[in-house]
Amino acid sequence: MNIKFYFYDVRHVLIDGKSCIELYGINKEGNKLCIVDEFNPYFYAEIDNDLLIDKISKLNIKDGDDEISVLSVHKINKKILGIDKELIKIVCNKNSDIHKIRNEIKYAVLNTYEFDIPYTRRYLVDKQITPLTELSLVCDELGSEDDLIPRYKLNEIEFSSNKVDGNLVNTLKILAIDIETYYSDGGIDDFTEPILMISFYSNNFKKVITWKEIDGAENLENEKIMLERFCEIIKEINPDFITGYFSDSFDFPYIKKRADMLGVSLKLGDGPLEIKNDSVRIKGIVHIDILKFIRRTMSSTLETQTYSLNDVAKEVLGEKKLEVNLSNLSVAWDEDNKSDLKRFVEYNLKDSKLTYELFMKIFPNLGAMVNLTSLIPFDVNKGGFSQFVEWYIIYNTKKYNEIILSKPNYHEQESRREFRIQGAYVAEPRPGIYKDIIVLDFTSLYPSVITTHNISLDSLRREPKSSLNINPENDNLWFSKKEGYITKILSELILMRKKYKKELKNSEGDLLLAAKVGMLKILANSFYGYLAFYGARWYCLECASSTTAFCRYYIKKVISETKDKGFDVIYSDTDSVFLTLGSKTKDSAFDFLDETNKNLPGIMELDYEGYYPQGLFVLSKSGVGGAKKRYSLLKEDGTMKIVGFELVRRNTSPIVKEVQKEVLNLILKENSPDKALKYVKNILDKIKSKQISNDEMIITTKISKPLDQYSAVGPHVVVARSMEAKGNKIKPGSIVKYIIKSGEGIIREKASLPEEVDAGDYDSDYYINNQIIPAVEQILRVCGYEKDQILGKGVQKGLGSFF
DNA sequence: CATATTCGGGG
DNA sequence: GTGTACGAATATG
Repeated sequence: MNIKFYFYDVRHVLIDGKSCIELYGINKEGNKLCIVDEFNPYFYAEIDNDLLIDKISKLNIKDGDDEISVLSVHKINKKILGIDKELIKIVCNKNSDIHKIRNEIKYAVLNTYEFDIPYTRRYLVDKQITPLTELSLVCDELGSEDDLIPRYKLNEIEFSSNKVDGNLVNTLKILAIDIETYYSDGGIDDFTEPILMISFYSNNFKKVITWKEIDGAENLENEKIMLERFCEIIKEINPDFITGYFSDSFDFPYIKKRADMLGVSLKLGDGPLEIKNDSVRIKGIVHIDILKFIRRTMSSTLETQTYSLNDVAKEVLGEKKLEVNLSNLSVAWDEDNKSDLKRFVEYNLKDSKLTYELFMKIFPNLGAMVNLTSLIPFDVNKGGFSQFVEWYIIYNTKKYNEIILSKPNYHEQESRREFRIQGAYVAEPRPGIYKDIIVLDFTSLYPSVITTHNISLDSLRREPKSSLNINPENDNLWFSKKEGYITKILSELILMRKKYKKELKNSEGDLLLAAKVGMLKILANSFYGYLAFYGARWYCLECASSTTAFCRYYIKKVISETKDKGFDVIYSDTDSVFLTLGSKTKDSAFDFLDETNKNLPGIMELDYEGYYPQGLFVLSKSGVGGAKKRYSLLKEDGTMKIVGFELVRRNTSPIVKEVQKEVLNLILKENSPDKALKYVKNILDKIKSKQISNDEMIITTKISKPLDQYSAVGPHVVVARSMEAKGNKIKPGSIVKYIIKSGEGIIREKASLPEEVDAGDYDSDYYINNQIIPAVEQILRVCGYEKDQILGKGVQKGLGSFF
């Protein structure tokens, strides 16, 4: 029979002692299927004696009660970084045989290759198939092991598309979930308090289950029955994807822990929940922790400073969480406050809704990365950029008959870690306010440099001989004319992006194509970092250091040329220069751009980034010279671009969070840094005169290990110990609250329990200098206000009032 | 100065 | 059947 099939998960399974592949996915009608395929694992060896072929093929290794033998051995031609190699291919029964056989022959052969490729990925690379794309399969029906997912045996792949289907997301069943838990002062990290409600959100299914009578929710007898109902609902919906926000580290591990405590057997997909290194996998269902993907892969395209669901949803969807005071949930639960609980039910459902919509929004990006790397969605969600680059390269080895290089072992990685390379050139700005700023930058500087100068492991030469592609800072390093493997792959990638970009112009609404263009850019930009990544298979530190050397050379060249033309260069960072026009016109800048581009080699290109009526560069912390990577620009539309400040983290007092929020609001929304300064000064006065209540001063910190294991005693440890002395139970995950009391000594000596501090008896200086100032200093500095001014000590310079 | 610890996300 | 997070900030020593 013929099946049009879209798979989204691949697994290894042993059938009659042989490794086989399971592909999970849906057919055209959206029904979930499992396709089983036979696929023999293998690896390669290099030998200098043909007699070994016969010897290896007759190998028989005792492995406990088992005997491991080799299925077949034959000669094969491969390339290692462009150089032809005759190897033998050793085919095994089980994937786990590979390393046992390799260990057995390691010393008899010259070298071994591709013994460290995970089985399921090996299959996709060999077959050159990609998840989420259409496959046309010839199959036979197999007796289904259970009624949830019918199984078929694969006979032939008739056709495979190489494009992720954009409409697929409408056929797939996507389910978002979210839990709310009881919260006590013991914290939520040990997952021991009960789960109070669970919400589900899918396009045609919206529900909250709980174990109290609450309007708008399904009421179940107790938590245990609620968890059983949770499994039942998931079985009924039988989703293809389950998504949650931080669900790898919170929702699912929490559900698992409670299920274990209550004796519920948690069966969701086609097997038990697998929790491994901070990720949760479900057989037959793809679990995507959407936070992970957004934080890892999408962060460069987002402005948000925090990755809370609320902030991310606000930016990506323009929608916020329901406003509730979560610390009241447990109270409302205990007191059975129906109206409050109803609100929490709505809150719970809204979280799932936002998660669902975020998933739909980023699915094209996830799909694009799946398409480019051929990694399953689960791995794309988990992986970082070096993984993406590496699997992109690996997927392309087949085309060139290239050997996949081996991963460095632990010791090799350790020794690689010791090296650091010189990075980009960052100029020190002269502090001050500038008018009429033009910013020029190189388009995709790193990828352009790598391809233009043929930077690759196999083109690298280490002797002072050539006049070609010489590292501008070390003439012992140069790159040959013959295109290197890495360069070839990257050039193709850049060409592909250009092609898609063109196509995109004719099909504006193609979200997947747009995502692909975006992901290709990210991927291209990651090649440089990959070359320097200690875990990389195609690692080349000299390639990476030559790349940055070329980059420094080019940007410095632009700086000196613009200076020659009479522009004033005020700042430069990595790939961009900031010029002031002075008496020159914008057109003269464009002329410079044209002239420069005529002379740049290869695909190198300088671009016009933008015009800013005004910009401010501030003094560095040391007070000598300008601060790098910290400035603010006034855009033509009147809004401000502030670069180089970070938000404070949460283990600060409420007053700090409040002040920082208001300062940003005054600067970014009201464009009024001077109001922000006044506001901060006012708060400082209030702290000094003890007008701020103690509650606002409470610092919250989490205990992360048993108290007796602390060698360094911080304020939170001191407080935790005194809490314990009073009979409180302190364990890892416990939340400690304290106030820094006024008085003498180091901080931990002044850390006290909130109830032991009289009103106003907090250390004003500590809160001003260690809490408020660090939180707002960076932001205000970038707007031209120095610390002394905030404290009211210095002269009122008022640079910020220029904006 | 180096070293130890915590944070993020989640309730 | 991969394993690896990580990079910055803050306080103590």
